[in-house]
Amino acid sequence: MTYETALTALAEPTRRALFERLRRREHSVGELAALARISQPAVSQHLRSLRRARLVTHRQVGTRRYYRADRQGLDELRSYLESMWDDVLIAFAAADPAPPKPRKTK
Amino acid sequence: MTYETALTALAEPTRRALFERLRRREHSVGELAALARISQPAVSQHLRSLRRARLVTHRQVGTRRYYRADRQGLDELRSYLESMWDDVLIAFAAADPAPPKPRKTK
DNA sequence: TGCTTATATAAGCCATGACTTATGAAACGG
DNA sequence: CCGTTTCATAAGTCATGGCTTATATAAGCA
Repeated sequence: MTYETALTALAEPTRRALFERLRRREHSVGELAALARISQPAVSQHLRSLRRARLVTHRQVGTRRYYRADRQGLDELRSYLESMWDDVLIAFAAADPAPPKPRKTK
Repeated sequence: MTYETALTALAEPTRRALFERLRRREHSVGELAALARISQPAVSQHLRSLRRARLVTHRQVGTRRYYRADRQGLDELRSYLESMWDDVLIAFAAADPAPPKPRKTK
């Protein structure tokens, strides 16, 4: 059920940009806020959303919190898409041989 | 670049429900509108969004339009997530051996 | 203990987008 | 042709959510 949260989290462009920045290495909130063009609170709000989706985790060092990408949310999203993909393939295989015929208006 | 459109298209619950219904077999707009609890125009608007994201295609039979899932948009989204996944794994492998140390406040 | 730094939360504003009803456009049937 | 069916588009309403500024929390340092 987390894949829904992950989908909506990654759909937002600014939030996706944050996540893409975290996918390689961890960043503190301040670093992220400095790079993005939005305020620090806005960044924190996005991070909360990403946290809930299990797309990021953080660890605390002094007053700073270092965020990094988390596999969980990404993996749930991935497996959701896999199942969609499989169904679509099966549907194609089943439908192609015999395309449905026009029907009379009831 | 289409993966962005696909993400925002699938993020919306009603639209995702429509797509999930189409993943197995095709449906006419009327069928979809009858099953969903929203008006037919609302369904058409969602279908337009899914079309732009290459998540569905349609064929016309008389006055009806039968929609089915399309592989393109789904595949673009899938490969986007794959690349994210790969980066995250690499970052984990690189970071785990030597977790960054606390730094003094500048 | 107070001052500073770093981040989170609160409250309010405003644009986006998901819905509605009304209408237009196309194809079929009589 | 003309009415009916099916779908798309238009226009307008309203809620959601992403942003802002202001403030709370909390840790380090003198």
